[in-house]
Amino acid sequence: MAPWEKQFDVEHTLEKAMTAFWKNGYAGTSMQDLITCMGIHKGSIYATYGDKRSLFLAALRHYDAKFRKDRITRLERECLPLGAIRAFFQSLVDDAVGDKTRFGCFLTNTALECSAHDEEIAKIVSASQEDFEDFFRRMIKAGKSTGEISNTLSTRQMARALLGSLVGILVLSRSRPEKLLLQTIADEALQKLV
Amino acid sequence: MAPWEKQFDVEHTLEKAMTAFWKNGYAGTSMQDLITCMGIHKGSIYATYGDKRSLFLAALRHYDAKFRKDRITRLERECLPLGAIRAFFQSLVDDAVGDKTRFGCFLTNTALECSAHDEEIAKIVSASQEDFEDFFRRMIKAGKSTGEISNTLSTRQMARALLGSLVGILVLSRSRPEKLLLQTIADEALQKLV
DNA sequence: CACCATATTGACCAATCGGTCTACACCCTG
DNA sequence: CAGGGTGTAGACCGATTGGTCAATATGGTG
Repeated sequence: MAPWEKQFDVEHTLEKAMTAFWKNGYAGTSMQDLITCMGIHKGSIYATYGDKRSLFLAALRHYDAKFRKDRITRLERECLPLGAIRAFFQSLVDDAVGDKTRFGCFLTNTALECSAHDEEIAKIVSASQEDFEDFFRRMIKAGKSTGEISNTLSTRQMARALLGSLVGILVLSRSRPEKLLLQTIADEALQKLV
Repeated sequence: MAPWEKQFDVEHTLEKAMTAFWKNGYAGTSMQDLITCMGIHKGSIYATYGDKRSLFLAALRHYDAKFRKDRITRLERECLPLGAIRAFFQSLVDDAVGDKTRFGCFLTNTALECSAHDEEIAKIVSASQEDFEDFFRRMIKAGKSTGEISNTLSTRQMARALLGSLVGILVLSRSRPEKLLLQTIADEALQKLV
């Protein structure tokens, strides 16, 4: 292989790092862990991604783009407003219960671990939360105009309540991944819309 | 001072440790940090509390007893059912907004950091969450019998929904401590009860 | 007054932390 | 085919990690 081509796939190894950080957090993942799970040498990591924090930021941004934005975009394109919200919450519950590894949500995990003492990370996390809120607001607004969604509450109130339940489910899916619990919270959150 | 009396207050230094773990998490708090903030020497820590993880467990249990159980007990004693739930959520919002340090909730922070890979810790955390749920169920049941709380939903459903919103507020209070956001989530959660 | 049980203290430990740097293998370019 | 720029490989760095231990100080008890 030519010396100016990397012997590894930059995105593939980034995903490996993402999984490690997702599972064990920033402080809970050592460079040695990363070397092992990424399968490349220390020098290559530093040359490609910079230091540990930079790699973490890249992993977090990758997760945000691939696991959150893509999901929202697809739902918004393929479903009707209320259906999009429904499908979103249902996939949350199903993923949490099916996922025996108990990863939860990388962004939410990071919110608690790092937001208080790292502003750049906090910005990514809170931006993703605001983006979720905006997604809910768009769907609610559209749903109201078609009559799918009730007009009794303000769009903003509904969206915030949904965000609250969303985050609640994401946390509980890591500490109490019981289908009935999560499903009930999701159902009750959706109940307010109709 | 007599050699069999400690020169420090065991509970007081435990609270110092609790604050450190609460703020920075388990992995994010080093023994050196603990020595500094507790103000006693390494040997005294190990002799009194055992190793780092044991100290963490003690701190977590102390938080659980002092910040959660006591709070619930007092509310339950001093308030009417619906009022207890209302007062509880209001204090959550007020604390989060007033608390410029953005600590969030020690138990919830720990749920995300440790539950996936430490069963003993996971048990404490999930037990506290179940205890919250039980508190809600007791209050809802009592409130229904006095007519304060509506009978349209099952007690269990209501309690789970409240738990979801509770956890959501606890997380968002660390990443987005905005009064309006948290207040709306709390208000909407309570709305379902009447 | 000698002894003993305990708490304090800081030196000390191996292991690991995040990060750097040099030696080498490679193959395109001049 | 010599030179150069790149990526790989792993030795190496000082600092810090969690944790142990022996020396010392203390003051009640026999």
